[in-house]
Amino acid sequence: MDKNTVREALLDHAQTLLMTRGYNGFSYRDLSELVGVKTSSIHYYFPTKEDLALEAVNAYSADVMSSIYAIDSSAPADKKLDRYTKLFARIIGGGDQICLCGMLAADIESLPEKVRHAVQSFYKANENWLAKVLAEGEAQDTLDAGGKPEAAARTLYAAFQGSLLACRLFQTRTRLEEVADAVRR
Amino acid sequence: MDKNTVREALLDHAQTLLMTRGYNGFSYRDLSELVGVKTSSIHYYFPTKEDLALEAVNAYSADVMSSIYAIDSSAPADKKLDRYTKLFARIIGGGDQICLCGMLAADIESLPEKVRHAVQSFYKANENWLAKVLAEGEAQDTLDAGGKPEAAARTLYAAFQGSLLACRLFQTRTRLEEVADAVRR
DNA sequence: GTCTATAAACGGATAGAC
DNA sequence: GTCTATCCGTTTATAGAC
Repeated sequence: MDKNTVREALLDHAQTLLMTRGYNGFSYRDLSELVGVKTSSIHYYFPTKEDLALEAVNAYSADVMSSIYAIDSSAPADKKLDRYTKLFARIIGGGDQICLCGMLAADIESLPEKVRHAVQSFYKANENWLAKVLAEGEAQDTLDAGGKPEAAARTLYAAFQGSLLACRLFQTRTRLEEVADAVRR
Repeated sequence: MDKNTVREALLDHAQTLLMTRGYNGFSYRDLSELVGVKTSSIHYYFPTKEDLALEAVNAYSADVMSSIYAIDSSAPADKKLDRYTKLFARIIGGGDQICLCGMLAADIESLPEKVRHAVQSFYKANENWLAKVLAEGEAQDTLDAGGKPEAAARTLYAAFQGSLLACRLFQTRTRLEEVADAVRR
């Protein structure tokens, strides 16, 4: 089989496992059974589990951020927030997943500095994007940041991450929409 | 040594380990070294790791909820929220901890139904308390729930939980205060 | 590249002496 | 109650054949 296909399958399933069970909650064996290769083959592509985690978070980050940047920049701010909320809803998947970076933020004490920095970058990128949308929404009188857009964006992003945890815990999706409603004017 | 002292020391350090590393991120060996007993002694008090997790979350929940219910009920709503925020700040400890129930919400796919229910109860209790404070704050014109207090309370609590994750990730405490500021009028 | 085989440490858990 | 000793499956990781 093509080298890149196996590598991408590993990276893809690793992301799912991280989003479902967390860094300490899955093993190379779990991943090997999902992909259909032996654990030694995983080590060929990703020498250590930390390497795998770092590449997984980078792939996830690139994927999610490209979806966010694909949101029509000429749309009204409240519509952009709608689209953003739908992206978050997709993360939940079958109902057993949370954001990979939210999960790694919980597991951060088990992870090397490189992964922490990658997760921090993802947080910053989301918060910066939200800050712009909030500022725009205030100008258009459709969103209510209620203070400095940067601080409001950090709180809003925390609420999105926290709501993913709660959505999975209570097996519902409504809590995610309530977050977006909270800043709607 | 007195039986209850060892049992309580185990329960206490188990809570710290859960808040720092998560359910899959610590072992009986880690706990035994912290408390100064052998792992077999831990099994004497807590036959399985799931038993330990369940008792730890119940002890944590009773402890935190008693602190919340100790908040002066005759104080103005915005002062109650201040006190509540300070309780959350204490959870961070030395800077490497998050809420035990927020952590177990992340680890929920590794845990039995009993633990899920205990975590759900903790969430509900916090959300109910916050809903009352928000309703009161709206009447006193000091807080801005911006809609139904119940929905606003769920979003606010998600923001608190999410902000703990972010506070630890970025090694700061300011993000927690920003959450309370977001609902202040 | 992928496999088999294996190392070496760690995981939760138990039996039985004291 | 706490210990030593041990079981046995799992974990990450490596060596080397194909």
